[in-house]
Amino acid sequence: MRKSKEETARTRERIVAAAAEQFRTHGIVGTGLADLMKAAGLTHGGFYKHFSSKDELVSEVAAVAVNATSAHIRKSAHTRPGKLGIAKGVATYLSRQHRDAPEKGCILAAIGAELARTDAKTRTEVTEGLLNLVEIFSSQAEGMQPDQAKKTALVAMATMVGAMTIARVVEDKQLSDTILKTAADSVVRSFE
Amino acid sequence: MRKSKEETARTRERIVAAAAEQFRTHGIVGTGLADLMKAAGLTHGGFYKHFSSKDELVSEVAAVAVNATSAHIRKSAHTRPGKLGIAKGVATYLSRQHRDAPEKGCILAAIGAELARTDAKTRTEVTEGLLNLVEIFSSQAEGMQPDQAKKTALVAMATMVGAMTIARVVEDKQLSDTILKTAADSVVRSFE
DNA sequence: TGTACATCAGTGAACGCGCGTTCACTGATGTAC
DNA sequence: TGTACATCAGTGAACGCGCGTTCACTGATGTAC
Repeated sequence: MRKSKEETARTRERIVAAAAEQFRTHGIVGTGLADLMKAAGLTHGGFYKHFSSKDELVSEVAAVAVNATSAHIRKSAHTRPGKLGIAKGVATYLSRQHRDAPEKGCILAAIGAELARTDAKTRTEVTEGLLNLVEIFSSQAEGMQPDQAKKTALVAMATMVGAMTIARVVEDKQLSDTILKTAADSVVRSFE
Repeated sequence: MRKSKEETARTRERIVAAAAEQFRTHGIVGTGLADLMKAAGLTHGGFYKHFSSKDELVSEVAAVAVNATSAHIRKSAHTRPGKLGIAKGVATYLSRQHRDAPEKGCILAAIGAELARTDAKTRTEVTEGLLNLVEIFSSQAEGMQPDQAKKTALVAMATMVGAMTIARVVEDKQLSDTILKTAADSVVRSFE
């Protein structure tokens, strides 16, 4: 049952997309290849026609997922100019929707600690995606020295990733909401 | 080979201590009970004489580890009064030593995302430990309204957890150092 | 353009392995008289 | 206080199961003439 080149490429993308969701939902170690392939509409044996190992898939998923988040936040921030855009981007990231749908969200908040245990290639790709996000924020920080804008954006990333991680761990829903809101206010104010 | 009550209690503590290190190093799912028991100097079969399941151990480890970090940061912060103490606590948390020794460090930074997938009991314990840390900082924030101090401390926690997570993922050592330093400066300044 | 053959995406069984958990057994500790 | 028996911490083999990976096979697609 050989498939056409186009269909093969689409299948590969489907596997990556399914993996991106599964990894963010259950973690990398917590996701089995059989379940993952089933989610992509295939049987597990076919996996190795697309990837040489699970690690190779992890690397590709990290790159794709981090870029998807960058694009999503960039799109959100670009709907408004300058600091209003930053506020929009921050609100999008620190929203309850993001908290309650980790499978579609930021990979650093979803499996950051696990990424720290992956190979250099994967971590380099995540680093690039992170710097991309820093660039989005710092470029819209009008009236700030470039160096100061970059530092502020870097801290903003840390606060956002940490706030999202904590908001998902905290059992008390109200406290979780408060963490998101307080962090968002603080991050937006840091650019003023 | 029955053991005395005292020795049994000490063995249990040894298992929890070994698990706390292993979980923070390899993640919860990434840690096998056999390896864990070997690290505690026992064979795997004896595990169930101390815990009814791996989940029960996870719950106990979370409580113990989060309190250990609270105690460590509190000790560090209490060596100096008020805001100087906050600066010391922040520096201790955001140090390279902490980054390079996750097995002894903050459980939120080490396995935060995995904790978000654990049962309510475990997450409640982590929440309490987090509020404990918030209390340490906000109580030393002299000259701040209590409400404002608490908010600032909450954001400080988010920034510290996020900065540590990111610093461990980032491949570039220099960038990693910069993230820690920039975040520390920002957190300390937020209390002024 | 049509035909013959090579390629290879996908299937599903099988591989060895480590997982969490159970169990029969051992022998030192704890308890009852 | 000393003795007999019950308890139970720890051992190591075994359980079923799912893991990542391999492989023989199928049949549609791609390629060469």
